[in-house]
Amino acid sequence: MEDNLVIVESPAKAKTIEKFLGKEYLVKSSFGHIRDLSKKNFGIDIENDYKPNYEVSPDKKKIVSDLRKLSKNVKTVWIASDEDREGEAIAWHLFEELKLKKDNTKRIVFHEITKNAILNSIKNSRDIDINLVNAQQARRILDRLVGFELSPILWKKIKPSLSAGRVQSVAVRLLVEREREVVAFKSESFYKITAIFNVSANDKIYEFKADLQKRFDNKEETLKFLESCKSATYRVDSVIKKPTKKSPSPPFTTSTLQQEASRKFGFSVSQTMMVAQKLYESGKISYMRTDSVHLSNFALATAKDVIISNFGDEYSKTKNFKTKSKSAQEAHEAIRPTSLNKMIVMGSDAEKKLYHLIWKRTIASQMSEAKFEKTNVNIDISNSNHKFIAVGEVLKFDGFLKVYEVTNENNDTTKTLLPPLNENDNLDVNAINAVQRFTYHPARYTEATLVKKLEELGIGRPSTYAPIISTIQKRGYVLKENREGERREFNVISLINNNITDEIKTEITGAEKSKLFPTDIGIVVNDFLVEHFKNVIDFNFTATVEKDFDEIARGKLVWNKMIDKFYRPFHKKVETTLENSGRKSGERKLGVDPASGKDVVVRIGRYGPMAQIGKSDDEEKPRFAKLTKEQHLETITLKEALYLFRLPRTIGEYESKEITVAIGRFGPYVKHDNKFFSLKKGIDDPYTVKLDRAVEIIEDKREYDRNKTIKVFDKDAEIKVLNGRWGPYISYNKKNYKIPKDLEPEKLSVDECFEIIKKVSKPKKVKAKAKPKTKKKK
DNA sequence: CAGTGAGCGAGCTTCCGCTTGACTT
Repeated sequence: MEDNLVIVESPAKAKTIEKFLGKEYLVKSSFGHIRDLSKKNFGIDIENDYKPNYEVSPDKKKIVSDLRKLSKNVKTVWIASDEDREGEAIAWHLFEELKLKKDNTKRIVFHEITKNAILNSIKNSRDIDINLVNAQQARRILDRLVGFELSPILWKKIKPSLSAGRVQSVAVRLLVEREREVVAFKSESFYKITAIFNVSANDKIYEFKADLQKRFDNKEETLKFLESCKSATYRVDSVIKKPTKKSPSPPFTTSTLQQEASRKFGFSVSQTMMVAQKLYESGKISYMRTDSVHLSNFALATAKDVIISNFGDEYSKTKNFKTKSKSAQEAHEAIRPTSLNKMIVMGSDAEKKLYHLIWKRTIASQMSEAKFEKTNVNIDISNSNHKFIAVGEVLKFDGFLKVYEVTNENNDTTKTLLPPLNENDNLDVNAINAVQRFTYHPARYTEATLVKKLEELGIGRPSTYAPIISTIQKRGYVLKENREGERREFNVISLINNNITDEIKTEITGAEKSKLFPTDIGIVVNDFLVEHFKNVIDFNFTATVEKDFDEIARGKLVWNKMIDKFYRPFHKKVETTLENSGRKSGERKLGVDPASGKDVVVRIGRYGPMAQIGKSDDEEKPRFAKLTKEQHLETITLKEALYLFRLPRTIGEYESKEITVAIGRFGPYVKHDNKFFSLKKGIDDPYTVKLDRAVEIIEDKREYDRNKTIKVFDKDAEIKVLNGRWGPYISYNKKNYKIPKDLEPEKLSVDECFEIIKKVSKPKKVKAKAKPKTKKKK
């Protein structure tokens, strides 16, 4: 029997710590929070000073009862949850729920999983910090009040099942506002002038490029300038050399890891987290949900060894970074390999890639700066006040760049090696090119850049970045999409051999890959919230309440007073909004339908954005059509909307039955003899598809169904042997049963099928009893 | 899996932050 029980948050952490502590310590995990506010009545007694009503979460019941039993049999319980607000609350919930005693319960904290750090923490145990716990309770209760009061307003005023919250609603707002900037952006063109010069030195001729300082707004000015260049001479006015340096970035936090994995590998935020979780569970990296850039002394020392032995003394520069972000709670280390001398690990491709990236970033952070020599050359034009400027950059010492390439975001300027140039050198011009360029709208967010922005605003935590991105997509506020670019013409004017040429070229512009686009619902919900709850949707709301939470943590502010101060005016606003505000559907009148003379409007309907001809109180029923994925309430035109009403369309007859085409809940389809056949995505267009193609689709589906059916029985039509994605199975009363591998599906009899159904369904029922709460599906 | 958008009404949806399993019809 062990004397000591240590409780940490993560099972992987428990395993590691157990090794350090030896036999008299039993180390267990709480798997995060063990209880939460009840869902009934908000889980908050608002009349009674906001007294919270906590319930053990269903999936934590067993963990809690196991821990309770273990805690009864040991001398001392050490609660080692993280040293931050949430961790302190977990400690307190454990203390309460396990019914621990004050005299044999000790609270310990450590920031790094090293033997020294843990032994040290045991020597320096303390009590649970109730002020910090109260700060967490205030955070939790505020989020519940905001989320559970705002969401129902949306159900009533816009659409059921929608949601709003302190974090997600701001994320959506960022996307909506950015999208509006993009749509409103008016691109302007200008001419960028680049000269290619020749200079002779050491009996050789060198070629180099220089950009004109001035950009011309229009073609006339550009032509005028090029014309003047015909008679111009060029002379080096000044050569200025100066040393520059580039420093390595700090080691990874959750958000910077997500950004780099997105940029370098195209990983989604959740993909990065899943791979990192695998690496963490197999002990290859430190904890992956962290906002800290701190490295343990152990890590610093190993990094130094690795760098010196692989690259030499001059590459090592040991330093510990300080976390800039104000919201950081510093409970963990930065994300780093557990063994820095392992450059690569075994595992899936994604695991190998991500690990190596983490290794490189950690090692690079402990390496010296890269040194450059930068050269600026000003070139005079004999008959003009404008100047050409050539910029050269020579790497003098690679430093950290030896392991970590920095992806350059604006490779606009051509930084290269320049030939030897001296003041007053005369230059021959080879060519001068004027290329028409266009100003570009602000970039749409990717998952990773949205996380970066949220982190800057102090909104969300490392453990929630991935779930936030998934929530706003699940609610239908946001779509992650690719957009094809458009062809655009641009003008290139060149001066070569004193001869001006003028040509038009084309390029693809505006293509987007994996960008976040707000949907119509997202826009309507956002506008509603901004109109009525500006303070909660404010980008600084979180920062403001965080200040209060800090005051509570320092014992300077009473938590339920703080909540009350927020809640009173907030709740009043909720009530007046419920009472006074009308339904919001984003309705927009586009014009009049020439055929019927009735109004054409677009709005959000029960099933999403739609167009409508006529009103519901008209004698004739209004006509409805669903907007396509590419169409938006704010931008759709009357012509585009009318086009939608060309469906449903009758395109002919087959087997003496009508064939019609329309768009339904699951996309475009062909209907024949009361059966539905989906059109092929990206191939068939419901507005143009012809009869022979429709027949082909129908025949294809029939062929597919024939192959799907292996066997049917006369005895019982309900029972079928079918071929599915995972091999042959039996379908009976709309339920499916797998056929054991050793049986031949073609030879099964009805009785044998029932045999299988009995066998396969039995163990499931046993499981169902052990787990009485199965998920309800609509 | 399937085309809806009128209306009634019951019953449900929802927050943020901490952690990992489930289980492949």
